[in-house]
Formats: sequence, structure tokens, C-alpha cells
Amino acid sequence: MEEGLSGRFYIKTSGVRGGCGGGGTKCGRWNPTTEQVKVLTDLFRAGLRTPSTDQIQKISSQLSFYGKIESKNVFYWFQNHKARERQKRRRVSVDNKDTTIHREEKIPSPPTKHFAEVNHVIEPAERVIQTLQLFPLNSFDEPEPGEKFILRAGECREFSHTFGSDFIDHPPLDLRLSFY
Amino acid sequence: MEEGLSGRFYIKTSGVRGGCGGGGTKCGRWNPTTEQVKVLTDLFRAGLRTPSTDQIQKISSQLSFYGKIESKNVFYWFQNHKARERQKRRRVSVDNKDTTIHREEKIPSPPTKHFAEVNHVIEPAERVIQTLQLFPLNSFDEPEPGEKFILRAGECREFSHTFGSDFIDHPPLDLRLSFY
DNA sequence: AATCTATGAATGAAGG
DNA sequence: CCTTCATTCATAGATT
Repeated sequence: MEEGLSGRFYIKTSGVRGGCGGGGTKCGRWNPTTEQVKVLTDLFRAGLRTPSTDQIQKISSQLSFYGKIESKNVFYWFQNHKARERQKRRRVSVDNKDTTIHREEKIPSPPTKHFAEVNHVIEPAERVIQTLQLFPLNSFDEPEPGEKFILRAGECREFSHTFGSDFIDHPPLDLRLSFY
Repeated sequence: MEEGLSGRFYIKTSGVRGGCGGGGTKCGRWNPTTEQVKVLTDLFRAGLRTPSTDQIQKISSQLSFYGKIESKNVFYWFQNHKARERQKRRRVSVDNKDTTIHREEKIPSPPTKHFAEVNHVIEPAERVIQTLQLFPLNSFDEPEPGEKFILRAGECREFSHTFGSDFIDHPPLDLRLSFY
């Protein structure tokens, strides 16, 4: 049993910092600003769960106003957010089991966290006008109880205003590379 | 790993990976060893994108020396690698949405630079000598942009992946994928 | 400073 | 082929 212990170790052969050139640019990983997180969370709450590629592009462009961001950041954000929502839900679901040995659950337990969480304190700095023209259709990705309609690609194609009016259409993109 | 945007790599304790069948550890999903990834990456870089069933078989057989592996793992690896290469390329492309409006909100980071991240990875001196006898080289350096001819089944007559004799004794370790 | 938590990033495995 | 889910690795910041 390699993983008999609770902790696994690994050897990192690279410096934690200075991976982007050693200069002043700290390119560790994307650190979203509060505004960016707010917009993303808002979109998620609005029902957007798996934005399409073009949607990701637009969102990323919009959020780039608040700081450095890439499309993949948006992509990962939604992936993680969605996955962890389900994860939590699943955890709670498993909690129903009569496991006598039930340690202290730490799902919703803020460990002596006595600070006011800034979740909805920003109201004048609403620069991004999120004109979410989302109209619910009968296409839920997953009928989770207590969840809104899922906004999938194709349903809502207008999040904001400054987005270019360039519509998107997926070209055939058929690469036939048959060498016989 | 794709030695991409992160620019850092870590050494996984190779050897313990193949414990799915020989260690009794729980076998969730295939966890490739660094050697396996190396070979696969080399093949990919050589131009191989969609290996045929026979090629998959041979590759899997050869890679089984380094640990437990199945054909489907090889198949999935190429599928994922190819798809993600394209995805990454696509996400980083339309990133140049130069929002003329640039104001410093509260970006703790240095000047917001919208540039393609330079993926500079230091290639560790490896003793793996690959003898890929395929077709005129220099053609498959980047199989994504443009219409590079892809190495398909039948196109390649033999892959010779010779590994350095750093190790002691092990099979020939050359992927002869010659088949007609 | 060590530890814990939240979360960004990556990838194996499927699904469609 | 393209998209999505699940699990895991890795890390920045909060907590002790």
C-alpha cells in the first residue's frame, strides 16, 4: 500500500515562483478579481453552467476589463464551479447514510471565521451591465432539485452589450486526411 | 502534462504507478508513468494523432513494460491530447480582444499584458533516443495549424522508439508499428 | 510558520 | 471529432 498514510508526497523540481520568466510578471495562476468573480457567479446563478466556446470568449473579453484573464480561466471556472456544486450535493447525499462513525462534518462549518464575507457588498461599482436576456427554455441539463433552469449554449446568446454582433456559426470543419 | 502553460513539472514517484495489478492498490483509473507519457508525447509530436487499432496495440504492449496499461488508455490519451491541443489553441487565439478601455481598477498584478504566454520548458537532458523512421521530418512540428498531413494508419510503416540503456535489462523497447 | 481551506489547473474516461 | 463529468494535483490566501 503506497498510500497507507494519509499524505502523499511528491517531488517538485521547479521553483514555485519565477516560472514565467523570472521577471516581475507573476504568472502563477489566474487570480480573479472580486469583480470577475462576481460576474462569473452572477452568470452561474443566472443558470449558465457550461458556456460554449464563443460564450467563453465573450465572457473572457468582458472580464479582461477587470484584469488579466484568459478564456481557459473562464472555462475552468465554470467547470470547477459546477463540479463542486455537484460534489457538495453528493457529499450531503451520502451523509444520509447511518454511518455511526461520523466525524465532525466540515462542509458548512466556518472554522471560527469571524469576518464578514464580502459577497454582496458591491453595488455602485456595477460597471458590467449584465443584461442577461435569458429566456428559459425547456432544456435542462440536469434536473437538480432546487436549481434553476440551465442555460446552455444556444439558448442565450446575449450576455452583455458590448459584445460584438458577430454571430457565430460552426463551420463544417471536416478534415479529411485519409492517406491510403 | 503537455508541458504547457504552467511551465513547471513535477516528478511523480514512478514505479508505484503500476501498482494497479501488482500491488493490490485500488485501481481507479490509469495513471501513466512519466516514461509512458514521454513515449506517448513523442509519438504525438512525431505526428501521430489517430493511431489505428494495431498501432494502439503495439504501443500499449510496449508501454506495458513501464506499468499497467491498456489499449483503451492509449486510445483515450491520443483522443484527449489532440482535442485539448486544439482547444487550447482555440482559446488562446481570440484572446486579443484589445479593450481600448484600460483602467487600473485594483489589479495587484503588474501592467496587464495581453500576450500569448510563452511556453518555455526546459527539456531535461534525457537519454531517450528515438529513432522515428516515418517520413521526411521537419514536417510534423506542429500538427495543429494549417493542414499538416496527419500520420494515420498505414502511413507509418514503422516507429522505432529506442530508449537509452539507462536501465539495465528490459525488452527491446522499440515500437515497430510496421504493418500492412 | 505550520496547517487548513478554497480553488485554479490538469487529465483520464466517457458520452454524443 | 467535440463536449462533458469525475477525480486529482497544486497553490494562494486565510486561520491558528
